[in-house]
Amino acid sequence: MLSKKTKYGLKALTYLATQKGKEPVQIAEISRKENISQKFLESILLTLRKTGFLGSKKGKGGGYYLIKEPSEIPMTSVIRVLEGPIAMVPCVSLNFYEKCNDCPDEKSCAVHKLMLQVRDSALDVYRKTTLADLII
Amino acid sequence: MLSKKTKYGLKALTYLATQKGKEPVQIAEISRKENISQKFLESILLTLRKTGFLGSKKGKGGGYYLIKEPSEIPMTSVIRVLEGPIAMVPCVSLNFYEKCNDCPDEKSCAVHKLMLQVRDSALDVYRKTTLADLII
DNA sequence: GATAACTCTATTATTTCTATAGGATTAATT
DNA sequence: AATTAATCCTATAGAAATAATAGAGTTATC
Repeated sequence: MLSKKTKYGLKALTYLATQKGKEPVQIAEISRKENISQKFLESILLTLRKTGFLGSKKGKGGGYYLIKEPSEIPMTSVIRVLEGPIAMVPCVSLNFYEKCNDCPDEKSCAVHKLMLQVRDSALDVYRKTTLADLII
Repeated sequence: MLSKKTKYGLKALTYLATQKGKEPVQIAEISRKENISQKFLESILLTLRKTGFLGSKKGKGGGYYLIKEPSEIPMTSVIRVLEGPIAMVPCVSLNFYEKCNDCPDEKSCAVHKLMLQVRDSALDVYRKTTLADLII
């Protein structure tokens, strides 16, 4: 299941991408328009700023804005920051690899074999999709 | 993330699929060979029996066995029984559809659009893979 | 009748996710 | 300088899902 964090983060990013200028947009506005708890959204936007997707301006008239062009923001990086690994098991993860402690040999593991294919298929989608592609 | 239930279930199914005959295999044996807590495995195998994947024989010399040929067991049905929906959000699920309450219109939802593609790509993999393909 | 196996329900433990609280900091406006 | 409007940050509570355990019950074989 996709976490609410990722879902809300994607919605917020898309909302910012639809804004014409680079004027800061307030959390309250995004929260209202996208039906997201403001406090929760606050922490998500903070994460997105710290990981280089968003810029922010403090004080009156402040808010958040996209740093890059939507077409320069691939889903692979958004998902990895918000959701974590794209793979469904750590032993097939490219960026979050971990060995299974219950499995003596990955090469002969059925779960490994299946999940490798599932990861690759998801990766295909995320790699070819940017934030620009999500705007409708 | 794939739940341990699904992971263990897949391993158990694969183990049974590698057994030559249709002789019942005891929980204890699968548990030992695949490093799975026996009690936890017990409940998983019970689920797989109730959903028509396994047969069981009680009493001495009893155990679990596959009812169908491994090549007749598609991953779509295994995953749906053990893990639940293949989709990452209910609003793009074929078998477990639910409307999002925070989203007024699916057609204009970025998350919906992206997750539809991810679901389809995973579905491709699961549909073309049977238990027989997991045996190495 | 003894033993070995599955069956079933209930419960606990653990983890993760979601959301909230509350104050600190910053910047624009008056 | 004071006020106001906004982000920043840490901590933590609450809820839900997952994982695992316990223990008694049932069935079949020998």
